[in-house]
This record gives sequence, structure tokens and C-alpha cells, in this order.
Amino acid sequence: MSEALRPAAQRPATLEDVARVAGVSRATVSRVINGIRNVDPAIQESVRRAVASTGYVPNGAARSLVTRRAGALALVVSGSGTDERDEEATRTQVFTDPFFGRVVSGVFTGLRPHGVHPVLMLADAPGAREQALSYLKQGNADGAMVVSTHADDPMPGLLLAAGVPTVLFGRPAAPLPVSCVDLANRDGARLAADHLHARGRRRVATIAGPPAVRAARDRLDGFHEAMARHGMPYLPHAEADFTQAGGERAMARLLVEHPDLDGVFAANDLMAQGAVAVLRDHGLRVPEDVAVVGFDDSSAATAGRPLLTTVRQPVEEMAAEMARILLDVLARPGRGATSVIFEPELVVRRSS
Amino acid sequence: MSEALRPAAQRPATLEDVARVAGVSRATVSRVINGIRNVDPAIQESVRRAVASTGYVPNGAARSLVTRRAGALALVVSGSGTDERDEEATRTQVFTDPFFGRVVSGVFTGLRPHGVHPVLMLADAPGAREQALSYLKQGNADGAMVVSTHADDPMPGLLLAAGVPTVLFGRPAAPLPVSCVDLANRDGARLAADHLHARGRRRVATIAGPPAVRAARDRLDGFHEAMARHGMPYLPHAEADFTQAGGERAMARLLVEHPDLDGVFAANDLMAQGAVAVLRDHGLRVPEDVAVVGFDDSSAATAGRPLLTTVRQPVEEMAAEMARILLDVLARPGRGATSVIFEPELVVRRSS
DNA sequence: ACACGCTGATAGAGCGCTCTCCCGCGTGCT
DNA sequence: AGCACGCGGGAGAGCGCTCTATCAGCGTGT
Repeated sequence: MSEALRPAAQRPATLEDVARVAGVSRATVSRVINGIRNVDPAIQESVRRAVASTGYVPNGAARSLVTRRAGALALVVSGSGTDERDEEATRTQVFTDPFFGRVVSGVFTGLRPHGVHPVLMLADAPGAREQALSYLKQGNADGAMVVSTHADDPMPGLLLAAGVPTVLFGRPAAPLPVSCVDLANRDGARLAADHLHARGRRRVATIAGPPAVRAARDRLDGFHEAMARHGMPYLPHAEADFTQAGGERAMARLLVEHPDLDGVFAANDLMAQGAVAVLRDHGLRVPEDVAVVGFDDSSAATAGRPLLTTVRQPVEEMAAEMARILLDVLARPGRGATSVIFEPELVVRRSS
Repeated sequence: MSEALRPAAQRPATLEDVARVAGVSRATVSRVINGIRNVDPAIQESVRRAVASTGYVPNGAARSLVTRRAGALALVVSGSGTDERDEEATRTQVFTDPFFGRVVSGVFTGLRPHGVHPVLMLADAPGAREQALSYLKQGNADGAMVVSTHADDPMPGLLLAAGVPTVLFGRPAAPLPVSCVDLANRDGARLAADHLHARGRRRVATIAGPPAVRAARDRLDGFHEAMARHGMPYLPHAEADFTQAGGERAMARLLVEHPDLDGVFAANDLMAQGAVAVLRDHGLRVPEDVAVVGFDDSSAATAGRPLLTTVRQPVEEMAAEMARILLDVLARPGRGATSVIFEPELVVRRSS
């Protein structure tokens, strides 16, 4: 009965079937499909017809088994080394950050020409990390692109040890021999500092990202360094978690301790956006009273008013490059690690 | 030489190897690993030791080949039926929308307990669609979760025809026998309408989403319907594309034609955020002069000032449910399509 | 005339796993 | 004692594909 009910759900055609229909051997069909070696055009044609008539689609698993290629790459979003408290909230936070979307977008740009799809993996908690790792070891993906922020994240090391071809977004904290793409974060922060100084701001505070995140530290360091060069070695500074809400809280704290500040540099746009909101809540005008400079040039920079002056990080291009590097490593293994550092760019808008 | 250079890169252990070490047959090892049937505890233990000592990891492809399960599910982001002009910009736009992140987050919530990872696929252009489809037919994923917005999107139909287990986010435009999760969009819009009316707003305009998107149409219809019931059958209305920039343009147009309006309902928060920005640019106060109500309760609702009154769409829960439904369909096929409709909820904040 | 390369096609050996049979053994019932 | 039965374990047949080794046929050089 069930047979009669679904005539469409027949056993899918195999190479064998196609070969029989075309009157050739399995091997020949395989050659035609994979486009290798010379096959008589007439035979090619008849094979193609047979493929069409049988509705043949190669079986990915069977192919993977022998080629040892999965045809998929993992995009691993890795967290810190320790457990998070509220897993689900953290997850939403990670994925809702425009940064994540930009990475995904860039990865697609890099992968699309090769017909490869990214498998998304979250390696935030130890359990998830184990799982992701074993998934990769099982050969379900040929390599990993890792967005790892925390310096104490063991994921890059684990992947390397497991022999999984890996490319990181962001330099590794430890000096691992692994390819990566990154931004010259210090330079970017310097751009922001020079700009604020040029705008005549002399009581400037910073809202930094988590110190465990290397990019956050680099931005903070670069900013302080440049400001010191301008004769301002001591700056008020608050730490936040790269979220808008965190930025708001940090700004509020800063305002309590330094009500007279006239400039703020936030380590990303989300926090800058939060800072602007709080400044306004306190009756301060941006940029007249306080100039604000963000970082990233994400959608958050143009979401509110005033439009945010920010340091552009070309996340999409970086992610696309990360994908390309991984593809390259896969294509010809054995060469050393490549790292590509992108240069930031100041985008002046209305908030400064 | 290459042999000598990488002792670690040996041929990975197979079941056979483990069996030899443990002194049992392949079948027994397989049973232990998959936890089926009773195996003598002593033997189980020795197998486990052998697995550990050999560093055995099952080969996913080989397993898939015989089980006919990929152990992966696809998350398909599907676009309209036609080509987009600027592929890359559209892509960034899609992925940067908080909606996407929330869906991903929810999908993870639903999938994690089962150790399944989502494969991300973009089926925006015809070429990409073909590709995604063939990927699925090859059995690289066991089913698809489809975020399809445009009513003329052929993807759901194609997947159904291909026999790929599918669950949609958002009801299908055509009455396809396919499972889905959705929001009672009309009800949500009604909530917004009643609220604006209760606030005493009588010159209300709407910023609608693309008419090709069913959810957009439903929200518009529901809003108009409720307003008509309040004695306001004719409302100014502008269309936009669910982006902030689109919302800004729509608001600007609306303001030219109806400078006296005192309320705006936008079909999502991004557009509402844009509307607020433009209203402010025009020197209008929100909510004193113009009340604004958004839709979704995404991060955009709390990103700016004033905090947006909005209609909550529990995207994460919906996506998690979508994942669960798909898992369920996979676990026991043959049952009819399930659809789960979520109820919206009004979240009153400061913009109204 | 023969050896020789070259092209185009085939046969068949796996890839690593699951799963259906089947078998031997201990147990309880007649 | 004989027998059916449940249980733990092994043997081996594939799953659908790729790819190497092999071979037939056909000029070509000497």
C-alpha cells in the first residue's frame, strides 16, 4: 500500500542504473559526471540523457566515503573557555550582533563560487565544544573557519591538534601556527584618537570591550597610546561586553565619575550607540557636548541619530578572505600559515 | 619521508582496528558505540578502552552511506522568485537584520539537544536555488528549515516536490501541504492599532513591508481592519523593504504628504527605527508629536531612544519550534503537516 | 610485418560502516 | 533427558561511489 501511495519515493537512481540505461559502465558515467578524462562526445551525450531520464543525483555520502571530502566547511562561533551562565541569552546576543551577520555574509561571498555551504557550529560551552570537535573529526566538514574572540579560547588549539584545517577570524592569542585574517586594531583606534584630538576634545573617555578579547585590548591600547602621544596619558575608561546594554551601563558609570567629559571612544558601534542613548538621556548633546566615535562601521552606526563616526572594519571582506584562505589550504595543503591583516579606515559622520 | 614527518597524520583508526585491539568483531564494536542491544559489560568496557587507545572516531560518510542519514539539517534562507540586482548588498542586508540572528539562535536551541548542526544555505538567486536543491537531494542534509518570505518563492514547492522533509518559517503562500510555524500577524497588527487608538491618535499612517511578503500584507491588513473598526477606514500608507533605510525613506515621503500625522505603525522595528530618526530630523518629538509602534520586538526596538513600543514576535521560540517539528517529522515520517501559530504580544515602551 | 604508444572504455577492488542472518550457549519447561 | 527460547556475539553482505589496473582497438615508426 505504502508502495502504491508514493510512486515518487522510489529508490533513488544510482550510478549503476544510469550506466545500464546508457549502456556503458559505471566508471564511464562517473567520468562524465565528474568531467574527467576524455570520453567520446557521443557517449557523453547518451550518458547525460540517461542521467536526465533517471533523475539521477549522486549520493553525497558515498562520494565522501571514497574521496574523503565532505564538501562542507564549518563556521565555528567560539566563546570563552568557561561556561556561560545563561546560554540562550548569550546565544541570542552573539547572533544578533551585526558582526555575526556580516561574517556570515562574507563567508558566503567567499564560498559561493565553489558551491560549498557553511555548517554553523556554536562552541560556546565545553559540551558544545566537544561536540563540534567530534563532528569535525568525523569528517563532516573539511575545515573550519573560527570566529574566536576570547584569548583563553581553547578551540583553535584543539582544532589544530586534531589536524583540522583551520582559519581564524582574529589573530590567535597564543602564537599558534594557524592562518588568520585580522584587522589592524591598534591602527584603527589610533585613527579614532587622532580624530577626537583634532576635533579639540581634551576630556576623553573610552568604553572598552572585555579585556579577555584580544581585539578589545588592542583597540584600547592603540587608543591610549595615541592619546598619550597627544599629551593625554590618563584616560577614564570603563569596560563593557560589546553589547548596546553594556555600553549604556558603562556610559552611565563614566558620567557619574566624569560628568565633564567631552569625548568618548567605544570599542564597537553597539556600545557607542548605547553611549549616545545614555548621553541623550542625561541631556547632553552629541556631538556638541560630547563627541562619540565607534568602531566597526556596522549597521548600528547608521541606525540611530546622530549617525556615528566610526572606524571601519571590513568584516565582510575579511570573512570572504578567510573562506578563500581555507579553500586554498584545502586545495594545496602543506604550505605554511597565511595571515592577512586588513587596514581600518575612519568614517566621519555626525557624532563627532 | 612524508611518512616520517607526520606520525600523527596516520590513517585514522577504523572500526576494524578497534575490533582487533579489543579482540572482538566489528559488529560488536559498532553495537557498543551505538549503544544498541545488550553487550556484555566486560566486553563493553574493553571496547571502550580500545576506542580510547586507538583514538577512534567513526567516519561520518561511511555511516551516512548505510544509515541514509546525514545528521545535518539545512537552514535555507530563501529570497524572492527573481534575481536580485546587487547580490552582495542584499545578502548583507538579510544577514544583518536582527531577524536572521534570532532565527539562527532559535534553531540552535531546538537542535542542540540532538547534536545536529544547521547547514546554512542561501537560495536567493535561481542559480543558488538549484545548487541548494541539489545539495539537499544528494542527501547532505536530512531536511530543510526554510525562511521564505516572498509569496512567489518557488523554494517550498520545489523542496516538497523533491521529497525533502521541510518546515517553513511563515505560512506558505500557496496552500502547500507542508509544516510551518508562523505568527498571528493580523492579531499583532490589531494590537498595535488598538493601542494607537487608545492613545488618542487619530491621524495614523502605516509603513508597510513589501506586498510580496505575506507577513507584511497580513500586518497591513490587520492594522487597517482594526482601524476601520475604530472609524478610520482610510490611512496613509507607504511601502518599504523592511530595512531601516527603507523606513527612513518611507517616513520622509509620508511626512511630505501628511505633515500633520500623529501616529505611525511600521511593519517591523527596523523601519520604525528609521521612522523615528526621520521624525526627529524633522523636529518632531516622539511620542509627544508622533507616536510610533514597531513590530517584532527585536534588538532594534531597544537600540535607540525612545525605546520602541512594539508587537512582540517570539522569533527564537518560533525557530526552535520549527527545528523541533522537523526533527519530529524525521523521527516518524508519514504523518500530516503540522503548523504552529504563535500569538503576538504588545510591548509598550516609550515611543507611543 | 611487428612492437609500441595512445585513446577510450571496462572490471573490480575497496572506502568504513550498519545490519541481517546465523550460531552457540545457558536456562526453564515438559 | 529433550527441547524451545532468549541472549550475546560473529560473519559477511552490501550502501553508492571513485579510481587503479587492465585491455581492446588503432594508427605509426622501422
